[in-house]
Amino acid sequence: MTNDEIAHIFNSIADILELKNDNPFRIRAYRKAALVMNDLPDDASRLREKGKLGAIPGIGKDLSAKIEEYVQTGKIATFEELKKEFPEGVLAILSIPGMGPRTSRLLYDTCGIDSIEKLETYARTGRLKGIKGIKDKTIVNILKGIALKRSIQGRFPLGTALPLGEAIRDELKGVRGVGSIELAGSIRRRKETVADIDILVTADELKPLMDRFVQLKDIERVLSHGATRSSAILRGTHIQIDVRVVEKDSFGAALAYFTGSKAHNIKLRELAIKKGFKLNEYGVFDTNNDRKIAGSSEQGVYEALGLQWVPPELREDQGEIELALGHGLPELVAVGDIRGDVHLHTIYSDGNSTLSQMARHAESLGYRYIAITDHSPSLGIARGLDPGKLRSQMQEIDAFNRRSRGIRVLKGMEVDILGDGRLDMDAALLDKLDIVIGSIHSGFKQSGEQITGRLVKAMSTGLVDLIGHPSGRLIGERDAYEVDWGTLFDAAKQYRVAMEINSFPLRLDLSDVMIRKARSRGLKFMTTTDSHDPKQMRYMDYGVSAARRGWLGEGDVVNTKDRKDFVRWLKGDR
DNA sequence: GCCGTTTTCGGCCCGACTGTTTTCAGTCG
Repeated sequence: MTNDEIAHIFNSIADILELKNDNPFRIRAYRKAALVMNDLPDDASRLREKGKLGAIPGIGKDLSAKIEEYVQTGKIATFEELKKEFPEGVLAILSIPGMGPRTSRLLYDTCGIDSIEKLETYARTGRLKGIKGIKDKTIVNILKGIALKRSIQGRFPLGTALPLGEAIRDELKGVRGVGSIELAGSIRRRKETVADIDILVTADELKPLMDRFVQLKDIERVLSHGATRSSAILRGTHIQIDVRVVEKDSFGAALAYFTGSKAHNIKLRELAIKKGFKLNEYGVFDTNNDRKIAGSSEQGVYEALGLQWVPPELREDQGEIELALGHGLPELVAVGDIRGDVHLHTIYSDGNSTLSQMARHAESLGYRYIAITDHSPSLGIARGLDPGKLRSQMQEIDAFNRRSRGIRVLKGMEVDILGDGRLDMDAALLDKLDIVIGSIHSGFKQSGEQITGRLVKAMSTGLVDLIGHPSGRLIGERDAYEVDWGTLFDAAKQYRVAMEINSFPLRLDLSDVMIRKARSRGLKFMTTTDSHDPKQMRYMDYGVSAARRGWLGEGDVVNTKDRKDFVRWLKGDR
């Protein structure tokens, strides 16, 4: 993706400018622009064609020219020049926790340290001693930082971090004097990957809580241990976890503050200043007399600023504050709105439970219907169903429904979209099913044109109701295949095919950003779990979170309909 | 470098923790 490359360059420019001790606001502008680029649903080259580069907030005249330059030439001259000023290794040193621009620059200037390896050697052999401001403790911390960087590479999937955070939160709940306790940060915003876990607490006594936290058996190493804030690294995953204690009457302000995002917070504070207030993690204060106006509840903080309370999933400075000012935020879909899980596997293919086990579990979760959608034959590894097995499964479903007084089971298939765009099952048989999910499971390396062609051809048959995991990505493991999303979404609109929001934590496919893009074209969605086991059905939370991050309401998600209307939709009333 | 319903110039978010200081700078979130 060009956008990622540009974001990376902008961040590198910011790094170099920091080393040069350049104007901090200029540096911030580059950092902000990098964030904006990462969240853009459209490729920069496409935006450039449409002449829309200048319209992106945070990207002004200068930076849009640099983006343009990159799209045309593959390079940004300013960056090429700046790169000459410092060896690449100095930038790598900046990425070590605890190593900022000041120290990195100092060591480069005084000792010529220009790589992490060299830094490590100097630290180990005592050659850093005697440099102004560097004593034994600093040297130990530099070595710790290097080790930490090597152990924690990158971000963690929400599906990994959320359960860990919930477990720690629940352990701390029991500590003497603990009042409110909440997960904050990007976990609360349900971002698909998170860098760390933030926990916010109110407590009558500080010491027992912090002491308990740093002694938890899951803690591998303590990074800091203060009265109101402590940080540690979790065993196994090496994910960082921060615990902060605040006063009861500041809990709401602190929760807002630590939930972020950074861009959302900055906008809130700017709004506060315009109103003659000051906003920090302790509350909203009147600048004239320092009187506290709000702080105990998050709701109160937003109200004091003249805003509607903003659901955490929307807090990315993507227009939510402007809408909250006019109390015009959309009503988001909630997990309780979902009436049926319509992408499930059984022992007929690669699932490990029977259809009645899946149905009974779905019933216990409160669903009104499910769809059994096992694989088609070409997916040999998943023991895909041939026509004969599909027919016998259909009979078993009829039998189940005759017996069942509660939940209804719909007949379906997750049919492979083959390399040439044909569907991997007889059309006549697919036509008898209630729901057909068309998915790509092979030929990931085809060109964007080919993949897009396959998907469009599959939709044009009129047999497919839903495109399964439309991008094919596995978070942190496999990139999305190349797709021309504009063409795909236009075709989906034309053939009235819905997009899946696959809740499997490693997939989350479509992603929040693409959901927003698809929604803007008027597409419909289904949130599903793709469960191969009853236990996996609880993943629906993740898909609904992605839907909320994509600004979807109940009306955008087809499987919020009751059974009759859902089936009516499937039969063509769309 | 961006941005503007008081501004096209002059602003630009705020505090905790650590380590080195002896009143503060650097880093982080």
